[in-house]
Amino acid sequence: MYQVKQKELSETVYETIKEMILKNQLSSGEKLSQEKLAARLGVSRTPLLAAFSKLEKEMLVELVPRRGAFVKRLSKKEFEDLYDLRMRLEPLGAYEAASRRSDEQLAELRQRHEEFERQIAGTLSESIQEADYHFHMAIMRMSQNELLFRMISSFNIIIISNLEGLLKKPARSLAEHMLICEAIADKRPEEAERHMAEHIADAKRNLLKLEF
Amino acid sequence: MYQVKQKELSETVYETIKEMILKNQLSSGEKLSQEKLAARLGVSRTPLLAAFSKLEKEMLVELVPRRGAFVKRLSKKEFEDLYDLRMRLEPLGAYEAASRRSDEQLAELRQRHEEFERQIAGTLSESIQEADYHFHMAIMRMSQNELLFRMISSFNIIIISNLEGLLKKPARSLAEHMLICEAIADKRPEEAERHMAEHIADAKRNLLKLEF
DNA sequence: GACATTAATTTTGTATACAATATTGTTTGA
DNA sequence: TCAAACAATATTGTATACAAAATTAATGTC
Repeated sequence: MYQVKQKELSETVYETIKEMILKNQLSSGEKLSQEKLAARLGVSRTPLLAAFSKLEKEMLVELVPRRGAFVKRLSKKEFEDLYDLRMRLEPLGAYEAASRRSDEQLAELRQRHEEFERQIAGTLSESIQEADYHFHMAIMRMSQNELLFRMISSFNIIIISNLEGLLKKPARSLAEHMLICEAIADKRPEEAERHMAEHIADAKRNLLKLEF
Repeated sequence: MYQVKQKELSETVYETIKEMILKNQLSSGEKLSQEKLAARLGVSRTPLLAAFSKLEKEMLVELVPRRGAFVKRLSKKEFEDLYDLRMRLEPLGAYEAASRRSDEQLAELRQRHEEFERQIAGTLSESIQEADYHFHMAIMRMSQNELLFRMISSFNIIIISNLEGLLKKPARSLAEHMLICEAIADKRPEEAERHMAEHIADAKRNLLKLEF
């Protein structure tokens, strides 16, 4: 029997604040007053505490004792460092995905790939980014390395990477995704790893051209 | 003026529980009753909540809604996955350390190295592991990739890696540390990266021989 | 005696209360 | 006018209270 686990209020609060930060509805450095936020979300201050604690671990807020919680956003250097991490972590994920994937997982990945293709036909950057997110996360899940998956989820690595908008032409991304996809389909780990590494390295090169 | 930040109770509680788990004073799967733990530590249940929340992010406890908090320990597969991650993350750290290190940081690393050498003269496995931890963390700090450092700290990657005891003869570790150290001293990133990768790959090979 | 059902107890999740600390505003003196 | 000192206000951190849910114990039925 499958038990649908009942969600705690604090979990909902956490997700809400996270979304507010990631969708730029809260500006960088802004103070998150417990009382005001609690009132705004219609909850007491208690569930906020757990939420703040989680968000601090994710580097989305900074908790200063006796001062409060503040919205944190990455500097350019931190962005570059983030990409250096991606360049190590995601190729591992791709490698393991190609080694350990099931057929069902491959089917899902192909669906994600097609969804990405559909989205780039449109021009809504946000939808494209979301499709890209799902494509990458599907591979990380396929790797069956739970730790890797949690690390990437927990630090919002892919979401934050995309926060500065599209770094390359979607058509190019699509072509690169295709290479990764096929290497995973054919169970060729080294190839999958290499294509993923190149995919991200290319994005980082474009990031460096950007100024912010 | 430097402001000494006053530590919160919840922070102390978090550290205490973490230590209890990592030092095997709490067995795997054991339930962490809020009331009992609170009484034992002489605090209310409130600071426990924040602590639990942090520990869950670190994968040291599992939080099941409406059921409670449970001590989590890694399975053998998770250990192997952890090593796969180390094999990606620490070489990056070593690479960046060799690129960006300051002279002060190098001096510190050499001290850590000597401390390790002193400890392996003795036989206290715990002290050796601690010295090893400090050596590796010094390199990660040297990399000046804050994200990388926080990731490795946050998931207790090195501490947990060492939890199963020494995986190789300390003298061998020392020799490998020396190679890494010198590559960083000479600012040869590729070499530092390669030596670190081999250092960890070797440990993983020994892990695979182990049964647990 | 084993199982299902219900009642009692325990434990969690959230709200609220209160003391300690930080922030803001006001007054006073140079 | 400006800065320092103090008072007033607001905010945080922790403890406690209470309702909802889960666990355990007790009871009854087959």
